[in-house]
Amino acid sequence: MKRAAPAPGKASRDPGHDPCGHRHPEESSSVRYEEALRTLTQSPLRVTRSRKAILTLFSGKHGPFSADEVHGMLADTACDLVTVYRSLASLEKIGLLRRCDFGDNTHRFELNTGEHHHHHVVCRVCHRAETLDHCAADSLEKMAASMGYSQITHIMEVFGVCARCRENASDHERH
Amino acid sequence: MKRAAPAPGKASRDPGHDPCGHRHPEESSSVRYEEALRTLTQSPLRVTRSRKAILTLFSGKHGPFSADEVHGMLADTACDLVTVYRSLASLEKIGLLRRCDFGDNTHRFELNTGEHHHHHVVCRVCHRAETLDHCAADSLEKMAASMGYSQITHIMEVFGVCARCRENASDHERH
DNA sequence: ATCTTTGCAAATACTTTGCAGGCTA
DNA sequence: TAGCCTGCAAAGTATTTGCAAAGAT
Repeated sequence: MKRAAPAPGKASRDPGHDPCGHRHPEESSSVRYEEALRTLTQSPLRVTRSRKAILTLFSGKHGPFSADEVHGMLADTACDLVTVYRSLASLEKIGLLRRCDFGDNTHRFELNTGEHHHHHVVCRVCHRAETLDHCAADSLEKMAASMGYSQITHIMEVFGVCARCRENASDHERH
Repeated sequence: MKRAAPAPGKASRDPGHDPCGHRHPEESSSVRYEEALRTLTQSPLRVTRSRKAILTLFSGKHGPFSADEVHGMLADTACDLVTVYRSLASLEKIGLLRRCDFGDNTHRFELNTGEHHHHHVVCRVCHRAETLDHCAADSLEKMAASMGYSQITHIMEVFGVCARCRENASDHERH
């Protein structure tokens, strides 16, 4: 999102808007938070201010967000970037967050609500992500299970060039 | 593969062995290479010594391999690590290599033979990878296409704990 | 009281970039 | 020859680690 990327992600992102266009009804935001908090409480991890802040953020915005983006969206006094990294890692470990990979060497996370397992299409040009409301990995997970694996998870991302960027590109050629 | 990883990866890898256990018949190695070379020749890219060396490597070993691993396996005089990075990127761009993502912020690549599109299960503990001879992303790619995306690709990796590592872990607990 | 978590600073690891010279088409 | 490629050195950027102080149960 910063190296060879033509369109920087963070800068181009409206923080008040879900990056992947996923609809997040206002009324369920707190429900999601309560549920997440319950999971955290029941885990061996401690319920700290930073973790609560991070869970609140993820309950309200769909993501996926990188550590840096999370840190930027939290109140200035919330916590250190290092703590964000550590929190994301530990919250992923207890299954509260799910990691996404947009191929730019940056870990991104979103709330791992059981209700709604999905993936994204990421535009290779503008790096915007949209939700794909479906997951097709069941068969692969079963295959892995039959090979003796346990605690199975997966990541899956689809990449392409979105209509808007394709049009922009052909505009440029017309010059 | 080096950061929070309990088992180092590169060091633990036998370079003479395909990391994901994929069978690579001796006789087709050169066939794969010839085919790749043809693609490279027909591309706008130039046929250079480094690129040939890298394609030879990928034709003989299944991978996936990181830039660093590739560099380590090439003859000492073959080329600079920077060149490996650049070659992997350009060979991916013309579709000769395919990127895999094992979740450790390291790009890995394998030969993108049309014959055999597949994915991997990666053990979260020992980081060994095995092939899953199947791909379930067609439906998602179609969905992305219907949303206006073009030049669609995807990545997909399954993670778990392999039987061996699970046993080792329970051995430790028994202490 | 104990064990976890945090902040800060510093270190790592992977990847990219600039530039001059070498090589391919 | 013209333009792509490469090597080397140096920079970035994301992420991790060490350690002492602060916090959670």
